[in-house]
Amino acid sequence: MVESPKGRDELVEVAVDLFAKNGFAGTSIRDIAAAVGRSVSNVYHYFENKEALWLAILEYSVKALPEKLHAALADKQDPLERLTALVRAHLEASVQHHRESKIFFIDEERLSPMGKRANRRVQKEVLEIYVGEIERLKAAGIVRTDETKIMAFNVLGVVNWHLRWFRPVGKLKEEQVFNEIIGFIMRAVREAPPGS
Amino acid sequence: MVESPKGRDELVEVAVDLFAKNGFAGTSIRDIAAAVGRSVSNVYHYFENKEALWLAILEYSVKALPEKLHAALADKQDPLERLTALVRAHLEASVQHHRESKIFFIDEERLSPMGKRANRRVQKEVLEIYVGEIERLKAAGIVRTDETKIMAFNVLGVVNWHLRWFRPVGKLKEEQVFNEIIGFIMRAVREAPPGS
DNA sequence: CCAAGGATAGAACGATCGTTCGAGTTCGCG
DNA sequence: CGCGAACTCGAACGATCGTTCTATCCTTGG
Repeated sequence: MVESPKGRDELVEVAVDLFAKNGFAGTSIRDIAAAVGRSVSNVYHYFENKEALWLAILEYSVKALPEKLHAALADKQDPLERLTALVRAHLEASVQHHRESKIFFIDEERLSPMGKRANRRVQKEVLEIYVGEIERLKAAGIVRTDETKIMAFNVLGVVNWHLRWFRPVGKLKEEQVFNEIIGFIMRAVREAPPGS
Repeated sequence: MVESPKGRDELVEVAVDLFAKNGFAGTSIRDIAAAVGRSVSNVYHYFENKEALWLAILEYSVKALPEKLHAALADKQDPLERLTALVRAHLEASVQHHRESKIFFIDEERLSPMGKRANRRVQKEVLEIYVGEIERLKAAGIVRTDETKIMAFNVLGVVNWHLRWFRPVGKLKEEQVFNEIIGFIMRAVREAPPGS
């Protein structure tokens, strides 16, 4: 179904794989060139340097995440429904672009200031979407904490952590896993019932 | 308060810093040697190779985590109290050994099979502690899910994710942050109240 | 059919990597 | 004091790193 890409795109495609597997410092230009069966200089024909390739990946796939999340919210009104849809869209995007998502949340201190900034910008954007939704829930009286940002971090922790353990090939059906995660989050955001 | 360590210990101490900041592939033996103001060969006097140094760090600090968690559980009976104590101990240990904890959950595929195994073993041990507690809660009728492992992953996600954003120097008091996180988790593990 | 420019390759650069070696220095203990 | 062990160092090895250069090939428009 995926038509095999050529030229520049094929490089990005393969680089995503290797960066996700070995990190930025752990992946050499030669690794990437060898994986596409082309020469080292060919990589430099398309990208100014190693970091430009990293940024191209961010451009290519990861930056689409905030848009997907916004799209999932577009037609929902009820705050609880909105958060559910947000988390579900986030989980689906993470599984669909598993390798890219892993890159997105790698903490690469070896990037240039520009590379770091690009990474942080995407992360911050996603965080703000979650904070916005939690504040909606608070306005609706469902969430009671004053620390909406901490709660957003906690939700993001659950969502992102599943990149570390979830494998689509496992015996559990994806849908069931998603429902467990969503249920966990939706219980957590509500204030504890008074009678307990 | 920390007496400055000598010889081998000083190397471990500094290596923890650099590995946590730059990852395994991103930290060179020369970096470490320079940071302690000694020679490269001196590092090799104490450690067979780079990975032995990594394993020494695991030995030195991270492997103590499961013991700390067990200790926090030792004198508690009530399942809810137990999970609260477990999470709190985990958070405290993570903050206290912030750099080591970051290393612990770095996904370093560049390690040898032996190094990977050591990392995974610690992670698995911690996971099993959480699964055990969640199954206690299930036996007590508080948790209702059948997927106790998924729930354990979710809890670990929240706990570990705070390494990514929490800074002890922030304006929020550590105690307050901990309480927010613990509250989040304790709400999430209970089944939703029937009337909602 | 030929010129131009994109695509590709191979060789080489200086830097840095993990690691080894041999030789000094210091230290503890008889 | 003497001697072996522990410690420390600088130099060097081969491998690999990111990057550059030059030269071909292939395609394509006039």
